[in-house]
Amino acid sequence: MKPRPLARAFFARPTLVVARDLVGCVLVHDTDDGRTSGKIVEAEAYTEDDPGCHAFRGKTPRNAPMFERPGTAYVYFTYGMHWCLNAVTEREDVAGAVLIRAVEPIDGIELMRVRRGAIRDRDLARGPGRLTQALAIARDQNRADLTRGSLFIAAGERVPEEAVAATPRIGLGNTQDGRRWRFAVRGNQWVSGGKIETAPRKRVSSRRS
DNA sequence: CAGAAGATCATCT
DNA sequence: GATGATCTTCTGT
Repeated sequence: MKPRPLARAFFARPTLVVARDLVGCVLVHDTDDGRTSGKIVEAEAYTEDDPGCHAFRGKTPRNAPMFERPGTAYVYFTYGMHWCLNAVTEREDVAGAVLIRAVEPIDGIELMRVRRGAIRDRDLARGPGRLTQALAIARDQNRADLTRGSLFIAAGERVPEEAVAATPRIGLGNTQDGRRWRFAVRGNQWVSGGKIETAPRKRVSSRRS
């Protein structure tokens, strides 16, 4: 079936909700070389009250796309060699975005292999820097409209709550302490190797011998 | 204008 | 688990 782009209203919601709902959706990029696509299996929310958010200290030339209309792509360069893709959320003039952290390859796996070189298939798009290379997403896609055009996000099957591993920050509920929220498909082999923070195991007995 | 840090990844021990 | 690659962006002077 033909992937159908999400409506702008999907992105015009609270960042945490969008991040949760993006898991299971399909990221598609059409280029002259063909189509590559993958199911989003991991996403991370960045809100303006989060010190780890690029827009925490206001608008700059780099993070300006985060303030634009929801559904905009925010693509930035990091560590001297990697591109990362975000989907802008909230409403215009309110910074918010969801980092796409990993996708499970669907279309164009051969093309991904060419772009990624000699590596295990499992690593084709497992990680924010890897998936942009696999789908050929870079500077040119900054500010792309993800609701239409050659780079878009399509609806997918909703991933059940039990399969989604949220990132319960230690203490619960907000991002004030600098932690981000990550949503991933629990047990999925295509999620990134990045650490997924989990709440500390409840200590039944604090006694140690 | 210098310096540091970075929403990472591949490779090595 | 540790480290180097590589360069943009932001901050402070």
